[in-house]
Amino acid sequence: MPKQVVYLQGTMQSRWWFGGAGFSFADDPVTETLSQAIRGTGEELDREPDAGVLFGSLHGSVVGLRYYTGVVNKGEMVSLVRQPQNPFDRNAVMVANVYGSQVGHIKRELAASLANIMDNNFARVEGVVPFRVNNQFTMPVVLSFWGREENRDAVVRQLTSRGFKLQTGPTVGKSIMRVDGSRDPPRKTVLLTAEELKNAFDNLFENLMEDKNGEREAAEAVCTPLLPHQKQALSWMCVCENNTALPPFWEDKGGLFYNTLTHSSVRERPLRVRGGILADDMGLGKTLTTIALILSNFHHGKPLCEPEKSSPEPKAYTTARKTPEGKSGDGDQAEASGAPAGHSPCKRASQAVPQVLCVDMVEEDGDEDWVPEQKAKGRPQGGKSKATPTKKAAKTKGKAVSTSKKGGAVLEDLDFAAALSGLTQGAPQKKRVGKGKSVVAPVEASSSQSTDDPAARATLIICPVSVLSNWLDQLEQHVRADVKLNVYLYYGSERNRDTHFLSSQHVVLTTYNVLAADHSGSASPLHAVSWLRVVLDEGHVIRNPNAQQSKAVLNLNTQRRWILSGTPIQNNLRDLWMLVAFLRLKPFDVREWWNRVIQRPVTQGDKTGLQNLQALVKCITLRRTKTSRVCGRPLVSLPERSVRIEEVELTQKEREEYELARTEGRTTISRYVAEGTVLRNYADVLAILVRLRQFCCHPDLLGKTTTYTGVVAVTPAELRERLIVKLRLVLGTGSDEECAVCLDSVRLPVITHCAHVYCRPCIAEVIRSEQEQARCPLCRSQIKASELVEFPQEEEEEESNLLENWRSSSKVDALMSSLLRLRSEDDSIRSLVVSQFTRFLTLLEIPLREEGFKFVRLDGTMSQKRRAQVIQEFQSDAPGSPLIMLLSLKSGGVGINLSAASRVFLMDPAWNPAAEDQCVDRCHRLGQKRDVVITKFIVKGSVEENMVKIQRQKQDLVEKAFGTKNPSERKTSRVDEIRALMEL
DNA sequence: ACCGCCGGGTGCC
DNA sequence: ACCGCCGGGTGCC
Repeated sequence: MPKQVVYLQGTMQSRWWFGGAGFSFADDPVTETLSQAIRGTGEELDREPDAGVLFGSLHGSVVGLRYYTGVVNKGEMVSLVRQPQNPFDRNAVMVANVYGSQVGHIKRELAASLANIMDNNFARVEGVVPFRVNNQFTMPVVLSFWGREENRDAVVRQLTSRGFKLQTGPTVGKSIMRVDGSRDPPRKTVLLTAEELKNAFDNLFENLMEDKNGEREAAEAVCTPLLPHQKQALSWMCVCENNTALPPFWEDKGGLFYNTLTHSSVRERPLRVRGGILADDMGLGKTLTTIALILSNFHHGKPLCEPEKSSPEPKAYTTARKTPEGKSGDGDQAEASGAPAGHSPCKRASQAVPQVLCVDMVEEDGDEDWVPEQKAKGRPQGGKSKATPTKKAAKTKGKAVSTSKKGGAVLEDLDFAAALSGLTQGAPQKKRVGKGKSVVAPVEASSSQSTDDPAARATLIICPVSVLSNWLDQLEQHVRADVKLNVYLYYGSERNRDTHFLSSQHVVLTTYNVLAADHSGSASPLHAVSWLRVVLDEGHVIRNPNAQQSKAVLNLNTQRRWILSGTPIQNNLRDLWMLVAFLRLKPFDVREWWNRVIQRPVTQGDKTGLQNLQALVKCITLRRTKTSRVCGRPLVSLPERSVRIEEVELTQKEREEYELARTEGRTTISRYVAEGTVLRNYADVLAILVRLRQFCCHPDLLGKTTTYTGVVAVTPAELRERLIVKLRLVLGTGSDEECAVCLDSVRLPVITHCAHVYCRPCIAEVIRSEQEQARCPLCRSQIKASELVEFPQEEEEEESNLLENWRSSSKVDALMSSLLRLRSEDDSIRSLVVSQFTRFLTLLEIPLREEGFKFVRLDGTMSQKRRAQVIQEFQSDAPGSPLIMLLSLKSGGVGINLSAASRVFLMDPAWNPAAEDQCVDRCHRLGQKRDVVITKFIVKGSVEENMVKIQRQKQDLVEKAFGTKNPSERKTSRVDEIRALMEL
């Protein structure tokens, strides 16, 4: 009978589309965006797949084992998958092992109950096989039920109605029956406090710098000398690529490989893809290190494209270009260590039309112009696996390949060797399994390990558009001119889609967008190439598993995989899953195992879970920060950086207006406090706070429509008006509001009547699929398509009105006098002027122009192309280039380099100090020659002062959106913060 | 004999 | 499955 393989991931994901941050490390007390704030109120936790409570567990049985090949060890986790289409029973619940192979079904009567629970999403049901019974037909399974407290009753009722009794107790399901029927002593789960958890998580990526494998020099082809920490990284990366150590939590049990967390076994060595996460802080040279890796660690640790000293004769290149100096090559051969004509042509061609850096179409004797040694060696594959060039590195998920050599002897010493079903040869399973009880391993024959394709030689680098040019520049800058490195920029409509051509490159550079676009069509060229290595630059951008680009990246065919990212986790432990999946770290590339083994335990404060997470991260990640030290010395020495706070006094008139707004806000909020409805009216509260913060910057920032008071809206028109005001507040701060459905920045924003902001297409899809029952993903209020409010086409006159009736403010004056003083002292110093309010930046343009400052502006609304232009203009040292950049706090994301600036003016305090740091880091980085001075403007006696106070307290006060803290406590402290802010 | 009992056939959902 | 269940054969002890 053909085995039915059901891939688990898809089924699970559909239930998990909720955004939200179950394990949010967002950092601010009164979070700076609406949806974050409301997400943080605790309600969302229960809808999280990784949160929820354990209702209890139940012993059941798995039947029909003999029809399937999936095998299970004692103690192994299994997954339960609904099969509504099953022709024999629409309630069918299939049981699969860690590898996705079907083991059997849940017995009919129990399945009826489970189907009801699962289909209604009352609980997630997880299975563990506690022990094995010596028979071919059934095995026991302990089912545990996890869900929201409010669904507990429904689950218990459903089970009871069919005569099943849910057992509860702290260690239910944790103690595991031995084969002989005795029980392991129940393992006590050690819970961590929220604080311990927070610290542990903060440090997750820290201290991942111990000298993992010494240092390694780059190949000669790299002309930039590596700094010590870069040599260390290179060494570590080479080791990751070359060694065949088991992934974490796997043990070699004499020929079988056993996973200590899921208790599953495979016969074939589970190799993780060679690679990992290089998570160094920005500015430490991840790009250079990666270039060094590409050139230094080709097949068998040999360098790629050495300067061709040994190459006997120059070849004729079909598209040889002129060298930058204009020589055609013939002349400088001798001196340039025998570099043949055209060996440096690609350099520099990049600047103008970065279409093709260096096209080398020479296909004959391909290997030869790579590493000569390659040929002599033949094609051994590290001795571990046979090279089967014809066999693609296809994953045959869950396919049971029977290779029962030397099984018995080995198995004797495994205590889980009780046999269950034979892995008999061939597909059509023999009906009866011999009386002789051919004891076969409870092992899954693993997916056939992809054997290395020796023909794979190209490295594919995928990056955001904004850093494309950076890669081209750096490749040019760091690779010796006499080394002929073929780099192809796979970008633009004219890109060469020929797979042979792509395969024959040394490096192919493309963007996530191009990759995703190709992937969505048929026959994506990039997916047809067998790559040696794929590098994801700013790899955290694939954190959303539903995004097209993420899917496209997962489907690439490659031997080695790298993620470069300064911020591998942004808010949430969930961000890490995609990275782990990309690295194919078995078995966590399947979401269920990640959730069960890592995410849920960690989120719920289980110490063992955290230790496992730490071990896992440690073995795939290298991270150093700018403050890390190697042998007692800092990695890089940057100029000093100092922060000073400049207090701003409001004028008499401003003060009066401010106090008016503040009193009004206080009245409203104190009413909410008294009623205990602060959190229910959170959007209002935030709106009041944002208005006060805006007022501190400039009284006109509020705009005329933001003057409503928190009176309950009566008419639909009023409601609409209020919603638009809120929407404007959310979007107008310039912060990058995240849509809880797609987890990306909001596109085409709409606001629901419950005041949550989503992308229109995202929320429309929710409403379409849930119809009448549609509820807001964030607060579960009823939502209707007709009640979505769009951002009205901005009344342009208001904007121009604002500018025409220009007036200054105390804070604007403070800035301007600083800038003027600075210019008079030293007119070569460049400054960043940073605000969270893009409208404030607009206001600032006026006095800047008046005083004759040349400035540029960078904010979230600009296209990538425009951004790149602006950055280049600002960074340029050409005469007449701008002295000032107006920058919105969160724009541009990480990675942009503004090292031309050495002064930073932070116009308004951010809730999130990390956002400020990140912003400052854009100029305080490698390449910065001057000391960096940061000025924070704080209006005296205002909400801003209180924000700073709370920020400081917050540095060490923890709790917040941590799964461990109980929601009511969290709500209390949140309310306290608001009271502190408003001095109530 | 409209039962009980025996023993063979059979077996997930 | 060394079970349960079904249905045919059988029938005092």
